Order: sequence, then structure tokens, then C-alpha cells
Amino acid sequence: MPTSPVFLDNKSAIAALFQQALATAFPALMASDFKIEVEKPKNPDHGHFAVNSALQLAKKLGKKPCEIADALVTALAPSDLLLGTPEIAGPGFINIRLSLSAETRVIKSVFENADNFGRTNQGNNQKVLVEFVSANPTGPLHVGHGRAAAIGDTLSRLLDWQGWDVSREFYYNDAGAQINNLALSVQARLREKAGVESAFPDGGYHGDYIREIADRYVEKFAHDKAGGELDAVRAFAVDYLRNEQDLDLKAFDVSFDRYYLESSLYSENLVDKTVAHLIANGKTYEQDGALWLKTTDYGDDKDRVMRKSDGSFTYFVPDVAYHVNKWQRGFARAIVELGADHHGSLARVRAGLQAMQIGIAAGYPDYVLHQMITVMRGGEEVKISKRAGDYVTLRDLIDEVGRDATRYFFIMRKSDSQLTFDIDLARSKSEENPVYYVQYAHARICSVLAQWQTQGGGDTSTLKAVDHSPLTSKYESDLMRALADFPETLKHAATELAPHIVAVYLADLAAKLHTYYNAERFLLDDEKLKLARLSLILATAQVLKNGLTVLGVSAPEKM
RNA sequence: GCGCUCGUAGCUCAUUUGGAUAGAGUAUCGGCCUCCGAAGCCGAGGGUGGUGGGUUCGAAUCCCGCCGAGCGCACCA
Repeated sequence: MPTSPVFLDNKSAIAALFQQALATAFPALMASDFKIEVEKPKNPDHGHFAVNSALQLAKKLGKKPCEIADALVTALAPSDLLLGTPEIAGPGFINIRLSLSAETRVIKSVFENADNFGRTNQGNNQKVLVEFVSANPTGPLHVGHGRAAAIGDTLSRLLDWQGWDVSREFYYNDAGAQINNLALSVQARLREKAGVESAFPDGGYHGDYIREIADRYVEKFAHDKAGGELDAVRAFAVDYLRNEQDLDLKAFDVSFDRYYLESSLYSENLVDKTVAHLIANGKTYEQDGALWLKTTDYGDDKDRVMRKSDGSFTYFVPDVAYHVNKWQRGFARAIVELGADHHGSLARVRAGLQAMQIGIAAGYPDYVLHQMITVMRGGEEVKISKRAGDYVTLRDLIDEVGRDATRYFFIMRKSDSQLTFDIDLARSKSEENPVYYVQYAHARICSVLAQWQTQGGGDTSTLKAVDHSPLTSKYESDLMRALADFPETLKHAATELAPHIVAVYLADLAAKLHTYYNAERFLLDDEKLKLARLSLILATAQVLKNGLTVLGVSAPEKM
């Protein structure tokens, strides 16, 4: 597990400074443990940072906000962080400007930490399990799975960067009725090929891939052209599709530490044990020949059947058993990335876990839901239906749009907003994908540095220890503060389980770089200024690269 | 009918968890390459944040009602 010194950002440093001033100015307040918050004003006229504590404390202290702000500023210890004296503005905000030396500090920190800049030890190496994709092996992965894969993988990377010990897991529902459907569908195609009269099963899968599987089956099992051996057909179809899915995921640069088979819950008796435990806890009752779980004791709106009158279990029982198993494997924290159409099951799985009474925390597991994707083709919405065989596969997307653009597209929006994927646009105008904007910023910097080297500049590592005092322009100040925001941004994204925050940040950082590039020149005659600027953009390239790495996107030197 | 998620510029979406004048991209219009990559930059127009209340110094953000959208509401998975 890579570690790095935590970069004490300017924001925290300022918060500490004001916390001390608060203690000096209002000693009596210490008992109530008020915490100073430092924020970044949207309006540049309001300085680099702002403190609004005076407004929040007005009522508590029975004083006017302006008086409190004044007392705080007066009590501030001298610091080389600050440029001049903070201003008191509006109803009682304190606006702060950073000194040049405080702003340039981040460049050194970027070089010291390099590929680890932005990492923290917050997770303290605790185990966390991230479950995602978990597609049934009944068809190829489609765009929805792509979104799940991109989000789940990025969440995993984010948590890794926060110092968690992350395990990625894929849960295969290989024991249910859908697998049977798959087998029957393949069998129907086999019979068709063999000229045996038979009807296609109700609810069967109509996609072309079913015929493909049938063709492959006959190649391997020439003696069973009509698919009479259903078990063999089933096993073959599942193996075939699992392999296909693995290839899709590999092309997407997503890998898992473990594939957990639903069937193993049965073969290891975990479902029976879970049910027995719930019965023993008195959380169940018999009614109408079925066994019910009192999920209403834990906030569900009605009780749920666990064991049907025909003796089989409903789907959520193995889900509960699976999560008990996660807990018992030592994952005190678990995150499940799911399509929003599954949200109905969250309450009952959590209720089941609570009813176990084995110390599982009430919110276990965390869920991250992503909304469905509307796919447009030819100006019309494509209704995704695996059963009808109408959908767009993840592989198609990767082949035609590219891995980087596909990943970025799925990540850049908040996961619980619905998004529209226009296939034609993605195919014909893939260069408009915002990921290129970010990658271009990186490539641009590399290009400038390469030219500096051909002019005899030497190794870029010499740029890491130059004097940064010439960096006095507004563009440089904006860029340096953006770099300094990176660690906090990652932390925020990890806390919120919201990968899109990283994408939004990178777009902003790239914009600042492009603006700077167009406003100033780097390869100048003024040696000191040249080196300082090159050093700044070298640090920027490092941060762009680190951010793209967290998203699983490459940072090319040329495009 | 009940539940979950949501409603921000023509379109696609942000808004750092309650802060000051709500921002990007795209589309439209107008500028910028004899000069480090124009996959870029600069500027203009475009908004009663679905709507009506409430909470407070302060609300797109929190609470309630209504309107609208998506999804889920089987002894299916």
C-alpha cells in the first residue's frame, strides 16, 4: 500500500490559523467546540478563501457579525500564508488572500509525491468490498453494465487512493430461473438447426448470441446436435457467456479480485444457515404455507416471503446470505453498485441483515445506484431488452468510441442522473468527447516540455527545484490553487462515493491550463521566468495524470 | 394508490453538503494561428432554479403541499 505524506493544504492551514484566533478572541467559546469552516468563494473579488464563522456565531455570542469578524482578524497570529490583512465584507464574511509563497508551495508538494500526490491514509488500510456489475451470465454486457463497470471501478480506485484495502467482487446469479431460460433458449435454437419441431420458450432470450452459442455447442458436442442434454447445454452456455463478459471487462480495463457464485451459497449451505438463524431469532412466522420475515420491524413497508409454499426461497434470501458472508469475511464496510431498478430490494436486504442480530451496522451495505441509460440511435430511443435481443453491447462501444472516451462518458455525470447516450454522435463525432479536452491539456504540456528539451533544456527533473517567485500572474495563481485542490477533491469524491466529482475537477483544471497556455508563453528568453513556468506546467501534467489514473483513463503524451 | 430517485440556460449537465452576482459544455452570433499543438482561447446573447408555502442573518441545496418524469411495488430474479 503506497503511502505519502499528507499534503497540508492551504485551506486546513488557514482553518487552523483562525481556530487559534477564535480561542484567543473568545476563550469562553472553547467549551462548545466550534469548528471553523473555510470555503472557496465563487466570486474572485471575495478573495481566495472565506470564513463565515462570524455569521454563524452571531446568535451564540450575542454580538453583531461584523464585530466578531473584526475581533477574529485582530486576534490572528502573523503568518506567511496571508497576503495582507483579511478583509471583512458583506454581512460579516472574512475574505482571505494567500501570499505568493503559500500558493507556490503546492508545486513542490506535487513533485515530492509525484504519482502519489493526492493519496491519503484516511482508510487506515481497513478492508472494504466493492461489488459491481454482477451481471447474470445470460447475455453479453450492455451499456448499462458499462456504466456500472466504470463507476464501480472508479469507486474502487478512489477508495484505494484514500488508503482503504479494496476488494472488487462480481456476483454471479448462476442458480436462478434465468439460467434455465438461457439453457432452454439455446436448446430451442439447437432444435431449430437440427430441424426438430419445437416452440420457443416463453420469456426466452431472442438475441443473435443465442444462435452463436448454439453453433459453438454443436462444434464441440457433435453427438448432441438437437441439444437433448440440457445440463450440458446449460453449462456450456454459462461458460461461454462468462468468458465473453470477461473479455468485455478486460477490454474496459476492469478486473475483479473474486467472482462469487450464487450457487456456492447453496452448495455451502449458507442460505439454509441464514434462514435457520433468522427463525431462531424469532424474526419469522408461517402464514399461508409460506415462511415470512418481519422486515417491517426494520422499516420495510410490508413483511416479505422468504420461503415460498413450494419450498423454494425468494431471491432476496440468498442476497441476505451473501451479505452475511461478506460481513463474516471481515468486510466491515461493503459498497454495492447497482442499477436503480433494483432499489426496491435495498430495504429488505438491510432488514434481513439487521434481523440476523450479529452486529452488522444498520446502514450495511452502502449502495450506489446508477440510473438507466437512454440509448438513442437514428434519432430514436432504443428500448434495451435482453429478452427481445435489442440492445447495444459494451464491446461495440469500446470498439467504436474507445475505452478512454467510454469510461469518461460514464463517469462524468452524477450516477443518479439519467443520461442519454447517442450512439450516432459517439460514432461520428467521438472527438467531441470531453475526455479529449483533458487529455489534450496533458499532451500539450508534454509537447512544450519536449520542445524545451530539444532546445537544450535538459532533463525535466531539473525543473523540480527552481525558484517559483516569478509566478505572479492571475493565470498562475488560478492554476496553482487548482492544483492545491486536488487532494481535497479526491477525498470529497471518495466520501460521497461520487466519481463524477473527479471528472468535473479535471475538466476545470484542463480549462485553466488551456487558458494559461493561450495567455502566456513558456519558452521565453527570460530564463528565470521560463523555468518557473515550465515547472508549474510540469506539476500540472502530473496532477492531470493522477486524476486520469483514478478514472482509469490514459494520459497520452501525444494525441 | 404506496415507495425510491429526480426536476437548474434551446439541449446535455455542474454548483465543493446552507453562503455573497447560480456556472460549464453544446448550439447560435462575433473575434484569435508569419509565434510553444486551433482537439485550443477570448467575447456576446440565453434563467422568476417545476410551482406554492415554511425554517433563518442567508435556500437551487433542509422541511411540507401541489404539478411533472423515471424506476420499483408477485409466494419472479
